[in-house]
Amino acid sequence: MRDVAALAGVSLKTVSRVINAEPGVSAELAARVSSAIERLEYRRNLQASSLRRVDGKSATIGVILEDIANPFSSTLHRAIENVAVKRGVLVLAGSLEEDAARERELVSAFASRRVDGLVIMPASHDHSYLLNERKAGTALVFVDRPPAFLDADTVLTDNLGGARRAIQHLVAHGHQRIAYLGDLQSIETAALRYQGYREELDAQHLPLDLELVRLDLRGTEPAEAEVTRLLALRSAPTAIFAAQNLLTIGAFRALRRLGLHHRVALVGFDDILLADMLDPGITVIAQDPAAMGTAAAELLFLRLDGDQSPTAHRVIPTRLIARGSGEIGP
Amino acid sequence: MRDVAALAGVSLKTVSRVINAEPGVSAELAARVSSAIERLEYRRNLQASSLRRVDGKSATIGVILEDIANPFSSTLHRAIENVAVKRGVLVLAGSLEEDAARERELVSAFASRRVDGLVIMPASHDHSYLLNERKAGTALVFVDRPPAFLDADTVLTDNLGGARRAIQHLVAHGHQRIAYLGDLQSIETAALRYQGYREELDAQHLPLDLELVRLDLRGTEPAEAEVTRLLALRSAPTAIFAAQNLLTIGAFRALRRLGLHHRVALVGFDDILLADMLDPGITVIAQDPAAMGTAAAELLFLRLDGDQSPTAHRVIPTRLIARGSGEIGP
DNA sequence: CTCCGGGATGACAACGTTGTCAAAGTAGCA
DNA sequence: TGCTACTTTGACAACGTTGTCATCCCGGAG
Repeated sequence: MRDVAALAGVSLKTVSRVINAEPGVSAELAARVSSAIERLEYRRNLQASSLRRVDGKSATIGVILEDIANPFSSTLHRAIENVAVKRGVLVLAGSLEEDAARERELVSAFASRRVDGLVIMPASHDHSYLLNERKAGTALVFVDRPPAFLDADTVLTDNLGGARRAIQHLVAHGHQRIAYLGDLQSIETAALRYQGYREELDAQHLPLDLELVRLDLRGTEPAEAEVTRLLALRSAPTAIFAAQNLLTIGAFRALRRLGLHHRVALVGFDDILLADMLDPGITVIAQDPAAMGTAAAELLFLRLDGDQSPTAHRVIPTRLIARGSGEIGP
Repeated sequence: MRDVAALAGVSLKTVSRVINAEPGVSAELAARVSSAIERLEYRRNLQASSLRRVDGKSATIGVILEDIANPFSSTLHRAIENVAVKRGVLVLAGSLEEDAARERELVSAFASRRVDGLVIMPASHDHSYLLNERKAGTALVFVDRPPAFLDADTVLTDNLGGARRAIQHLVAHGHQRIAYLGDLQSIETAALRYQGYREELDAQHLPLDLELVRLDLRGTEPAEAEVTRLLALRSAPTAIFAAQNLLTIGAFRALRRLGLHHRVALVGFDDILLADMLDPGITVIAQDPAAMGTAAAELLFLRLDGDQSPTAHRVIPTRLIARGSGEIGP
């Protein structure tokens, strides 16, 4: 910047004014400064800039996701980026892999870099530690899972309603013995889906048979093994509700291996790429990660723009996509 | 930091020394400072820190990808993050969607934030503008596609070899009329795969029939339409090589719709999730985006550690995964 | 002609941190 | 005891930028 000022024959402050498009600079000087900037390929140092600025904004936000490589997280990430781009804001991202300690590390690392806001898909179960960040002016939005011991803007999928919808659908096709496959109960979303399963069974006056319930499954292989076991039962289920992505794939693998994929119904929670090309196509309760990301980013920027209203809690609806596997009768 | 110094009853510099683990601080003072830091929940301002530091490192790198939501890009992103985490480095990411102007904008935005290094999957065809960044000390690594008019570290897939391997495989299964589906020829990787197709046909003493070649296809739908047309030809192909992810899916859809999925062979470039569960399973030339990301990050950090050796050009091999669709005879 | 108001411009301090260097204190040795 | 060598500590400037305020200049009014 010194060089630019020297080349244009003006003071540092005038260059600063031109860069920030402040009023009160004559057209002639502004032009001279601009051409000097171009000549020297000068690029302002945003770090120094935000250090001195009153608002201290860094035009950067942080996003903490379960795993930036999984389709759900990365679609959400992309939607946030799309909103941020329009404001010239850049996005820092990190994966936490269901690790509460890593969550705190990432928050700390982001805070050191003075991000303006954070979008968090939390793994921990106590977010009171974030109070300081908020006091320091960092905007906070939670996605996919709610915060604990902290009141903050939140964007969630309608897990309970989606799960109920799945069971309704299966019951409507005549099923009475519906198995449930669930992820770790410690994950809020998993617990809610299980709750939806039980509530809807109850609403349909069907008994809850714990023999058909398999919780705390991680990944395709345990799911595949459990489904194999379920179908060997004397009173085997006629339908399966897999409450997570990978569990759906595991269940499908098991059905295929046993040659039962046209006999036993399957509905999954969360959509799967290419699910329509399988035989049968997999019926799912689709989430809308893009809508979640967009909503989260919009809430965040509202706060950054000074919105002081009470915390918002958005629920993004799910959508049932019938492709065949869920429409098999008992 | 002032508050910490006051509470511990020491000077600013001593606090700085403790934070940076510089030697020459008595154990007693260090303990007092540490406890003050804890008490006040102090967090150093990395922006101010890197402003003053001699090396000016921000412990942040930038990653510019085609689309952070697509599986290839996001797997690569994640691999880079994994390497960065170990060094306490955070990752900024942006998508460019095949837009050369956006590429320059992103580079500029990253440069303003003084990232230490950049990993770029380029869309533009002239990277001489990056010379200034390099002169300013920013490390550069290109992934998936090589730079133009600039010499820099590069990590590429063996596109040519992979394409040749696909054709070899089909020829070995008796095919002589092999169609080619390709993405935009302006994309370096697409051009190389097409070159591989032609080279291997030549090596196998098979004629290049341009009627069987469809270039510049974007996405599943054009691919599906073109395959439908190809199979209606009087001398229709007995096998198809789809040189990109979405084109493979489009081709598969067409084959399924025409009921030819067990008659016409298909090999795709780049793996597809759930490809093994389809009927038939899709044979692919798999890339290894995780290995590419890891290699790119390692090269980047080598440069940041001061490595001055000549630019490195890594080629990540592909792997043929036979699942059925590529093993159908003519 | 003098005075006032307002716009353009620049000098200087400040943001939060680290590099430099000097001062103070301690131990060892003649 | 007096000197050196070393360790510990702190005062101060500097990083690149922007906020504050003073100065300068010009035109218009009295």
